[in-house]
Formats: sequence, C-alpha cells, structure tokens
Amino acid sequence: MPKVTEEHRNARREQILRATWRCVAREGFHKTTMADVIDESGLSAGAVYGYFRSKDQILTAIADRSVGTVDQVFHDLLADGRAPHPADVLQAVLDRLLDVAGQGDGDLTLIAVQAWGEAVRGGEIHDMIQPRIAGLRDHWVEVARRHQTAGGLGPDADPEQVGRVLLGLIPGFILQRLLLGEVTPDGYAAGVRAMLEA
Amino acid sequence: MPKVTEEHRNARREQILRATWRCVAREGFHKTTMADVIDESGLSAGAVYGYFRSKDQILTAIADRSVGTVDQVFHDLLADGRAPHPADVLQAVLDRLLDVAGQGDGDLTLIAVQAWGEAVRGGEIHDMIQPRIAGLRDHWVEVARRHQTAGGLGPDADPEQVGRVLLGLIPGFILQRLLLGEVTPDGYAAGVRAMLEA
Amino acid sequence: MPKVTEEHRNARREQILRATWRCVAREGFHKTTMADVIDESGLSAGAVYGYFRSKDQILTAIADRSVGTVDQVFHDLLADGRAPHPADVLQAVLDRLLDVAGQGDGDLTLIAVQAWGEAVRGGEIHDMIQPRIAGLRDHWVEVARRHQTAGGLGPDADPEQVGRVLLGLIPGFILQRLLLGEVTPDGYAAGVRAMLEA
Amino acid sequence: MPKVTEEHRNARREQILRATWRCVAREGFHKTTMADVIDESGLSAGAVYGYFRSKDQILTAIADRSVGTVDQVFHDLLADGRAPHPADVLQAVLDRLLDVAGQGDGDLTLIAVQAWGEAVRGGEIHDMIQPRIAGLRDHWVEVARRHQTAGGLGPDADPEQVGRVLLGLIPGFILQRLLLGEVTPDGYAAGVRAMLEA
DNA sequence: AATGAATGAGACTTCATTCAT
DNA sequence: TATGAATGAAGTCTCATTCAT
Repeated sequence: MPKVTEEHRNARREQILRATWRCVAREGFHKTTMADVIDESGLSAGAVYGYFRSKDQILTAIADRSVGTVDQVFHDLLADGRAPHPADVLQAVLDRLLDVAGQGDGDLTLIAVQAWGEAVRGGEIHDMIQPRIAGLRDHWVEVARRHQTAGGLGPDADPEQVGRVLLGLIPGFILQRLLLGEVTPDGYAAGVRAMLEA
Repeated sequence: MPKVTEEHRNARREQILRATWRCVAREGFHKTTMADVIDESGLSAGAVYGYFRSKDQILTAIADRSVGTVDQVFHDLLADGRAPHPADVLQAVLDRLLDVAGQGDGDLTLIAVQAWGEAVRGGEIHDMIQPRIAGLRDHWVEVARRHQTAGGLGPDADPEQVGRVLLGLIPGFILQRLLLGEVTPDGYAAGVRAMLEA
Repeated sequence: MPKVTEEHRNARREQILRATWRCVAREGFHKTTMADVIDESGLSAGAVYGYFRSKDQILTAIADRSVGTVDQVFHDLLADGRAPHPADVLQAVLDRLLDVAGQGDGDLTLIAVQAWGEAVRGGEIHDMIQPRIAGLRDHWVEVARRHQTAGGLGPDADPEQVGRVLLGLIPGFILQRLLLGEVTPDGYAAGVRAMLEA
Repeated sequence: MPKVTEEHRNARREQILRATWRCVAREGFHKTTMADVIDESGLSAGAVYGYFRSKDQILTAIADRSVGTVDQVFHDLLADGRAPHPADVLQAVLDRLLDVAGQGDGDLTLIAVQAWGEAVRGGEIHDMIQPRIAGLRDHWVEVARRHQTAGGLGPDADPEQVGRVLLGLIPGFILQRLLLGEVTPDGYAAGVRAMLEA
C-alpha cells in the first residue's frame, strides 16, 4: 500500500535508527530493549516493526552505520592518489574519527567496540563488517606501498604486512582512548612517526 | 558432604568457570544463560549460586580471566631487564597469545573482544580491566625506552607515545585475526620491524 | 539413638526456637528463611532438621509460644477466685503483657498479630490457637459473671456477651499500640472503667 | 487494541484485583503466587505486569481495599452529626461489616487480619493503614464525646480513652468471629450496652 | 499505515529439604 | 548425631513480537 512516499519511509527508518543509536550509546547493545527504542523514537511498537523485521535487524543496521561511518572517514582520506606519510594519514584519520564521534547522539567508537564483540561471534554483523575491514586493509596496504615507493620503507619491507600493522593501529587507539583516556591523535601519530623515522 | 576442603571449593569454582567459558565461547557473552551454564557445568542451579552470587559475577570472572591471561602473557615476556627489539617482543607476545588461545575450551581472544565491549560501558568489568591495561602500557613504554637507549629510536622520540602505539598493536592483531584471518605473529612482527628499520 | 539426654534435646530445641523468634521479630513470619534460622541458631541445617520436621513446624511452635505466653499471662491473673473489677483485671493483664513483650528477643505481640493472620486461614496454627482463645473467653465470661454478682452489672446483662466484649478488648489494644502507639494499659483500663461506671 | 479508554484500563485493574482478592481469600497473603493471580484473572503474565509493577503492589492494593472498605463502613455511619448510643453505632458498624464481608469474592475481614500482620512490620502497608486507623479513632472519640454530652458517661470520663476502647472493640470482634465463631453484632452490641448501662 | 495492549516463553534467582560423609 | 554442599522445583518478572482495531 504505497500511500506513503519512499521519502517518508526513509525518514521514519532514520528516526528509528537515530533513536536506537542514542539508546545503544547510553545503555549498550544488549541492555537496549525494544521498549527503549520505541519510547525514544516516539513511535509505536507496530510502527517500528513496520520498518524493521526484528530487533536484531535494527542492531545490525546500527553496527553497520557505526562501522560504516569509520569506513567512510578512511575512504575520504585515503582515496586520493597522493603519497602522504603514513603518520599524517593516521593523524588525519584519527582526527576525523574523533570529530565525527563527538558529534551526533552518542560516541561512535563506543558502539563500534560493541559491534566488534558481536562480529567476532559470526552471524550477520560479522558478514557485514568483514568486507569493510578488508577494504580498509587494502587502503592501508596502498598507503604502505606508496610510502615504500617514496623511499620511506626499505626495499625488503612487505607492504602487505606493514598495511596490516597500520590498520591494526586504529582499534588500539579507540580502545585506549575509551578505557584509559590520555591518548590523542597527535601523540599517536607522533609515536608512529618516531617509529618510521628511526 | 560436610567440611569440604578449600581445594574442593576451588575445584568447583573452576568447574563452573570452565563451563561458562565454553558457553561464552560458543554463544557469546549475552546469549549465555544461567541454564546453559548450569547444564554445561553438570551442577544444579543451587550449587552454582552457592559459588557465585549472580550471573554478572560469573561473567565478570570470565572477563577477568580472559584479560588476566593476556595480561600474564605480557608480564612473563616483558618483565625481564633486557632490551630486546620491540618487534621481537611483539612476536613473542603474539606467539604466546595464540598458543594459550588455542588450548583450553574456547578462544581466549574471542572472549576478550566481548569483554572490551562490556568494559567501555563502564561498570565492574571496566574497573577490573583498566588497571591491567594501564600496567601493560607501562611495560610497553619501558620497551620503547630501552629501545631508544639502545639507539633504535631517535633522541626526539617520546617513549610514552611509542609505548602507546606498541600497546595498541595488540587489539589490532586480535581483531584482524578473528575477523579476517590471514594475519600471523611472524608477519605482524615483520611489519613492525620494517617500520622500525626504515 | 538416645546417646544424648532428653535435657540436651530440649536445650537444642530451645536454642532453635529462640533463634527463630529473633528472626521472626526482625523479618516477619514469611520473610524468615531456614537459612536465617540456621545462621541465627549457630547450628547446621541437618541439626535443625533433626529437631523439627519442617519450617512450618518451627513456625507453628513459635506461634504457639507467642499465643501461649499471652495465654499464660491471663491464666495467672484470672485464675484466682476473687471478684476484681474488670478494669483492674484488664489493666493487670495489659501491664503483664507489655512487661513480657518488652523482655526477650523481640516483641511478643508483633509475632502474635502475625500468628492471627495465619490462624484465620485454618490449618495447624488455627487448631492450636482456637482452644486457647476459647479458654480465655471462658475466663473473661467468669470475670463478667463475678462482676455481675458483685452488683457491677445489671441483672439483665448476659455475662457471656460481656465476656466476649472484654476478651475482644485485648486484640484492639495490641493492634492500636503497634500501629498508632499512644495507648497505655492505664488509659485503656480507665476507658473501660468509665464505661462500666456510667 | 489501540487507544483503549481509561474505563477499559480501570476494568482490567479491577479484574486483576478481584482475581487476587479471591486468591488471597483462598490461599492467604503469602501463599498467593503470581501464577495464581495470572491464572485466576484469565490474563497473561505480561498483561498483569502492565497494570501493576510488582506482586507487592498488587498485595498492597488488596490490603488497601480491604482496610479501605472497613474504613468506608465506619465513615458512612459515624459521619452524621447525631449522638446515638455507642452500642447502636457499634451494632450498625458490625452489621454493615458482615454485610459487606459476605458479598464479593471472599471474606473481607479475613484479608484485613492478614493486612494487620503485614502492617505491624512497617513498610508500605503500614504507612497506608496508619492514617486510616487514626481517622477511625477520631470518629470513635467523637462518638464517646457526644455520648458524654448526652449524659451517658460521667463527667470525669476521658472521651479520648473511651474512644480508643470503642475502636479496639472492632478487631476483637473480627478475630473472635473468624477464630471461634459464635459472635454476632447483636450480641456484641448487647454486651457493650450492658457495660454502659451498669 | 498506525496503534499499543496483550502474549507467553524464558530469564534469573531463592530456598526448603536431603543425604553422603 | 552432626555437617553443609547439593538439589531442583518453584517463584517473580522481562521483553521481543503480534494482531485486532
């Protein structure tokens, strides 16, 4: 019964997703109940279920959005053809990450960490996250390759391996920031630069 | 069975914890129900509650054990006074990690990732994890400092920052391994060595 | 296996009963658990069950003791052959009641009120309380009769009825004291005297 | 069934309360389980919990209703400005009490006695009952005062004390009736009249 | 499309009682 | 007799989902 425009449907989906985002940021992935989502969205139970088949589907969409946002940040910064210093790329990425995380209704990275917890157990969230991470890795490998070409890495270095290491820096940053604080994009990038310019 | 030894009590706690560990590795932190734990342990509900006050307490103990095991691995390898190359330390740490993770009833690192998801939300698990991570960071800072003293890092490098980066490599390794596979201690260490010897 | 003297058995029963009394005075009839009783008595579960077949039996014994103590108070004061003024009898009874209630491990009357709640539902406690109350009623009827003989009641008065009213004053006193406070044996007796000397 | 009227909600609350009332009259305050209430009401667990937050709240509402009904009986009969004989007031009150108790789904007074058992332990039920009883006492004091003015009590009588005694007659009647039977409003009132006309 | 009351399986936890030692 | 760990039925409450209106 398409009495309602596609636009309207998308607005409603967005409304539900933003409400869920706030709940998850506040309560966590599992403590968030459908009642929470329903209250926060201002819609009725029936309405919410009219746009999402199940709680799991909403949560998957949230995980998708959280990882996707991180993903987007990287794409924006890595996609051009230049050969910037990896530490610069890292700093830019982390800066943007914090910038985006600070906006909106709740810390993006907090939700991402919880999405990791789900993803490692397999299932839909895993299948959704995996290609994204793989894509990111390819980007970092490319960054390593260009840095090698530019002479920043020895000829024996394997850009595949270095790319994996560079990718792996991000979760480490996110986790340290959430659990310990006292970590900044500047400092982190400085640490990497020190390592690369030894 | 009156007057049971402390040893017996510990064995029972261990029995419950190992059963829970298997459940969590199989079902995840939140899908694990007390009924699962009770069935898997072979004990009765009352018995389980005789050793742990609540499901949360068992889960916290599991998180503790998972993070604590990782912690132990690092301590064992970082505690001596030598000044090994950071890449060697990293490789040893990751080797041991996989070694320990492969034994036992379920992948240690899989549970650790879920513990992170809990920890970032605050609460008991957070309070338990935080000092451990802080302790690890200190160790890595020390590794960086010795490496600098040995001439492996420039005089302007800040070992504090480099230590944070080194610490941050571990979650990155764990996550890549669980989500993408195709990552080994050797390769990871090689990538770091390439960066440090650029 | 009577390796243990009857005296010893009685002492143990008393120990359990006194412990239960304290629990009931503190927690109420139903919130008192066997674990409470076991802890408070300092005995083991097995020991307690060696002296009482069930929780219900202990609770019945407590109700018995509480009502029995009230009963005893009345008997002591009503049993002699004199013809005292009913208000005097009442005052004496209430005085003794408060005296006894104030001693020991917990307010006697508080437990009695809870015993009423059980008794009206039938069952063992009912069967135990009923003859006691019936006995008390007879005493009060006798008090009324003597008062009538002494000229304190008109010739048309039915001592049976007056006796019931006099008996009924006691629960009213107990309840007002526990719920409202501000009621004393003196005042209560004065009220009755005022009624009888109108 | 969306947009249900307030009337409908009240009908459901009433349905639950009446079902609980029957359970409590049959099983007692504490032996009544939520499963009993759910079965007896014909609703689902979720529905019941949609109208009451907890078992305790339902039970408090029942206690409230039981004491409140007694309360109402008294108010109706004591509120006018006349100066009837206390025995007449008592008889009217007890008549109405039995009348109301006989209707409905289970003996009102039986539930009231159990409410006393709860109330003396403090808590919500205590806080709810106390002002009601205090209000009743004021009424009875007023009855005594008018009776004194009308010459039915000596000038030295303290209406406060007499009022307390009159109030105290009611629990005595209720308890004797439930535990012994053989007590009627007529007889009880006759006993009081005999005392007052001595 | 929207509503929200109703459902009911299933979660966590307690606690009276037993029985091997 | 005494112990106290173990039992497991039963209790209270939650919450994802449905469906009559």
